[in-house]
Amino acid sequence: MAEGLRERKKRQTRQYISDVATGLFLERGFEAVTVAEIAEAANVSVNTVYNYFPAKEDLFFDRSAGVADRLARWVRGRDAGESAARAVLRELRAEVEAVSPRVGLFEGYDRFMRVIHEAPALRSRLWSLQQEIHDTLEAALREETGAADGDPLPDLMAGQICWVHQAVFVTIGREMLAGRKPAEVSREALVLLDDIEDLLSEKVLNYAVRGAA
Amino acid sequence: MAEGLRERKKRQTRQYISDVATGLFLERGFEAVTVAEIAEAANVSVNTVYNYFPAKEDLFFDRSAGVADRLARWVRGRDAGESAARAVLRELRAEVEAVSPRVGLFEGYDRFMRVIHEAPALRSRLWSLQQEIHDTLEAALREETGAADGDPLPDLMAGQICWVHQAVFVTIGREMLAGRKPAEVSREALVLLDDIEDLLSEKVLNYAVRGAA
DNA sequence: CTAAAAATTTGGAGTTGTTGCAAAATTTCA
DNA sequence: TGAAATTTTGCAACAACTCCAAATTTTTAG
Repeated sequence: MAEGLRERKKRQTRQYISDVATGLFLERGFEAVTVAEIAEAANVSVNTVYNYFPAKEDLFFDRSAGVADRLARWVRGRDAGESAARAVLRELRAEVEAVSPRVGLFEGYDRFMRVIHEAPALRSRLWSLQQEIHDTLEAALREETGAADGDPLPDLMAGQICWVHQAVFVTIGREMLAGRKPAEVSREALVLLDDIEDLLSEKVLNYAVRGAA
Repeated sequence: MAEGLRERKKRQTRQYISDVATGLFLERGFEAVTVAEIAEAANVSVNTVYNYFPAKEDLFFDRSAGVADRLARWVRGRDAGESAARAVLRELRAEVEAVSPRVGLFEGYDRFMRVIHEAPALRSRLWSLQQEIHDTLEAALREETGAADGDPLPDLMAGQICWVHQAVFVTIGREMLAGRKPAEVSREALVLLDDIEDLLSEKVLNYAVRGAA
């Protein structure tokens, strides 16, 4: 029990630093806030900040843990008789229809978007995240389909499915940044999802169907 | 006439600095070479380097000018009765079949790939380049099809076509990095191109067909 | 409860990319 | 040749990030 105390304190400091940082970023932009300022505002030394976060960007994206394997999880959890792509489309539609903050549909998301938009370092991180999403999805598809080692299909299919995901996210981000209301953007995204599904070939829509009856 | 002299000299210095830099990068890696070293090796001050190149990464990617609008150019130059996607597929096949250095099919490309692979800053630049390619292609598609302002299709189609391009490039890069011979990789890429075309829907393959008879 | 042990925080010095500015060197032009 | 424009350079500075050893705090053992 005595051990849990230090752990808890560490998590608290970490969280606090991250909160203070995001607050400052939202207020003044990513590049305009210096790590030294963050440290000072959090009553901590600069070195302590770097103890918890390997880089400045990690202070901003701390909340987005568990996003990297979202697509892979959705695919692994697809229904019987459902393909990988259709599972992702279904889950995406559910999130969008529910106006879920998990897909950026909440009042104030535009402030986050603005910070990202203006900071190349943060955009770079998002691309890196996309890469991770792709790789975990490809691995999942390989496992689920038992594809041979040299088979290029899991890679290509992961590419197509990630494209779906990305197209929705980019559109939501763009519209929210433009000041639209979450409910509006939700409706628009649902139409977009139909357009997107329309552009996918049967081969993609029927890949990795979970065998069952 | 007298004016051309200074211009020429500037281009020479610029080229020389870039050459020296890429040489060092290929030899020892991007991060291991410092800008100060490059300047010294090129008999120039650090400030002069920054006079010509806005950032260290630009020293490496100086050769890749004109890549950003390649897809847009291919689409604009498509044949009568040919769609945007098919034009890109045709041009890609031609480059791959010709074992063209423009698509990375040359002895020694693995050395470039290794440098990029090990330097996050350079990979980040490539993503940024992809974004540019996408945006110029989208603009071209909008112009060519005369799509309405709110039409999401040019964006989506650009996404699909860029995906084709990217999938080919990534595969070539991966295989070259693994030490394969250009001729081998060329053959493999042609098969991949067939796989890719197979995954595109008719809607994509028939978008932006150039009107003619 | 206290002292040693383990982990965390901190200060300080240093490296690198990058920018700004004014002086110096070079090129162009009258 | 000399003035004007331009390029190059040196210098100072800032910010992200790393390394290291000292100081502080927390845990644990006696």
